[in-house]
Amino acid sequence: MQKPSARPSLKNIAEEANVSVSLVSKVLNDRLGNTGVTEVIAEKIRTTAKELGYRKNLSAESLRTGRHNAIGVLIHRHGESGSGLTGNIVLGITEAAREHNQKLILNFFERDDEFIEMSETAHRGMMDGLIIGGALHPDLKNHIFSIQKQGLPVVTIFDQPIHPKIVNVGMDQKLAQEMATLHLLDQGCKSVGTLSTHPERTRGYQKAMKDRGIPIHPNWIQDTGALRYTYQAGEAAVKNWLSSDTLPDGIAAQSDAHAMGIINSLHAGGVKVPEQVKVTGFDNSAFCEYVRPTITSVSQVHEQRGKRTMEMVLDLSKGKNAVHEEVQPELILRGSSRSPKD
Amino acid sequence: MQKPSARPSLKNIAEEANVSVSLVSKVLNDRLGNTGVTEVIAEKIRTTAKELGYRKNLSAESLRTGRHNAIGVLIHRHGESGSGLTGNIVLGITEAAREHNQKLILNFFERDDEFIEMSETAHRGMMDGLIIGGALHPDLKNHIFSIQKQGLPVVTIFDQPIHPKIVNVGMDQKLAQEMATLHLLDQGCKSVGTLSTHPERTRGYQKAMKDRGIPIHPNWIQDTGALRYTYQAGEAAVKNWLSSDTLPDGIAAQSDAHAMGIINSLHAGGVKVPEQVKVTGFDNSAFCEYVRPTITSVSQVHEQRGKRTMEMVLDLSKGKNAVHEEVQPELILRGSSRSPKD
DNA sequence: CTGAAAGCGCTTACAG
DNA sequence: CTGAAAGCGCTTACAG
Repeated sequence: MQKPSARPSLKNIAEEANVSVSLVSKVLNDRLGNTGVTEVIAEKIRTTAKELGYRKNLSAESLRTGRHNAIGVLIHRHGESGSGLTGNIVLGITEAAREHNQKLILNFFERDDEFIEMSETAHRGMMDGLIIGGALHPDLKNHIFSIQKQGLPVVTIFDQPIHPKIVNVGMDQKLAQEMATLHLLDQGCKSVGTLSTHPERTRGYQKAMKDRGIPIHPNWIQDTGALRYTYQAGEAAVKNWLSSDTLPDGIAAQSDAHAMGIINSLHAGGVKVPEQVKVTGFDNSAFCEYVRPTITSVSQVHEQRGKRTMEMVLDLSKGKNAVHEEVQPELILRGSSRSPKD
Repeated sequence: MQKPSARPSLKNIAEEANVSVSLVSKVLNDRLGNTGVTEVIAEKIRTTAKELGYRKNLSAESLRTGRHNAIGVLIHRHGESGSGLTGNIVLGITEAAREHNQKLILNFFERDDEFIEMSETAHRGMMDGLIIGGALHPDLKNHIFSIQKQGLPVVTIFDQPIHPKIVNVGMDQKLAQEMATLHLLDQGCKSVGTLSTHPERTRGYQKAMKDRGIPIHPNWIQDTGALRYTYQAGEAAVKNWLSSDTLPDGIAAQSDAHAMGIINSLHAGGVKVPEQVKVTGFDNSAFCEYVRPTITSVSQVHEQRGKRTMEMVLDLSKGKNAVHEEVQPELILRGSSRSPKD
């Protein structure tokens, strides 16, 4: 169907505007060096380009410049349970990719060996840079480092940089949990508990409590053990709290599933949320918005992180510099932590 | 960092193997026409290619062949509320893209005008085909059709084809709801209700009931009105059922938020799920797996649809044929519809 | 059965 | 200030 000839090239513009191909290229790319062009001619070139509906052939540009205008994205999804990490990171990456005219080579993996296999062939010449994120298993560090050593710019999206020389867009987990805890205290809670699963988050909780001068009753911190971030961990914690008569009046959970397990268990036990106990979740999952009460939750701003990561890997691929960054978590306020004054 | 010279080209292989560049190209691409090559030589070429770590320069191939090895993806996310549509479709598309060595040009949109703007420039020469999915607004049909008319292969992911000539990978919504309803009846329910939001789904419910010879009490179908697919629609329906004393013993909801609103409201009213009332959701959202009871739900098999769509658009871009397809929904069985016998 | 040559559309030294 | 020419790496008629 599509006639190849339908697409105008630099040559067509050059003929139409009575100039050379070189000049058209320079004008259209704003690459005139320290000399200038007659504004009249430049304008004429731009106009005819527009008239002809010119769009640069990216393959030709790639071939000539050695750039591919494509960025690889490697996300290890292992253990992701609907936190929306994948979707939201991709959203941000996509936005930046569109702005910068980049194609994407997306790859999601569940198993370490798939990840390793991909990471070893990924750099072989069809992308200008690589974004790596998701679950981080210790084994993967070496692989990631070796890719970068072979000359492909790499930016990671982990909580912490895995290596000083591999640029990372991180998120301060401790600060995130601190924010949630402080919010509960601000809402009038006198005794705040947490479900201990993520060490940094637990530290953030402890810091907030300490800063406000509230001694932590040992029962307030419920270790989730093997239940980790699950709904059942929330149920178990509530059960322990109720049976030991040490139920806090605020709970800064470490996942949204925690929060949901907590809320449902409390309701089942006749305790009202947020009236008697206020709860915050973690991850700002989609369902936080449509359960009742809606769940206040920490957003890891994955979309924003994805966007920054893409921008940084593009900088690196152009020889510019990029340094570690950290994005600020956001607390999304909803019903589960509402106080009468709100 | 990366030395361009580090990457071997056909020329390098040709020199190494003492043959011409043309021959290397033909052998490596299995394009020998009806003539053959000495197997010895072919083998030698393949071996040296491997030794040198040769990988084809895709930009050069693109420039020469006119193919871009890139597929555009345009997803209209309007109204998506965590059904996981975006994420799962992307997962499937990604998988197929990897298998077929395609780059992706991803675009997500929330507003019609963004969608239209993109769809009008999308086809201008950096992709070989376009996948369009997500929310379908009537205005968009013309735009989609005009893209295809301009010569870019298009495959859509909507419930129904929007035009006989635009290949679609559909999903039978009626069948999906029929499956859920039949399942509830099979689990021993005598009176099944639904929340009417999606006309086809409601028809599927009606068909199942009719086929089993169960007359539908008018109250069993609760119109959700403006509440649509929300949690609150589920709450409202339960309220109506309880107050009118017509609560069915099975509810085939039309969204997972419905199901969650229903389950929480029933529990609040002292009705046990699944012991007294069994419930199914729709969309197989991530949270179905980690609330208690877990929620039986219809999967729209988005991942599979995404994969098929990519395969079909690639076929079209190669001049092959492709026809409308429909994928089969799957019912994912979980706790909310469990019967004692399970 | 194998090879020489043209050309896809672009950018970039280089020359004038 | 502007242009002619080379060349990125590949594929494909065409010739032998």
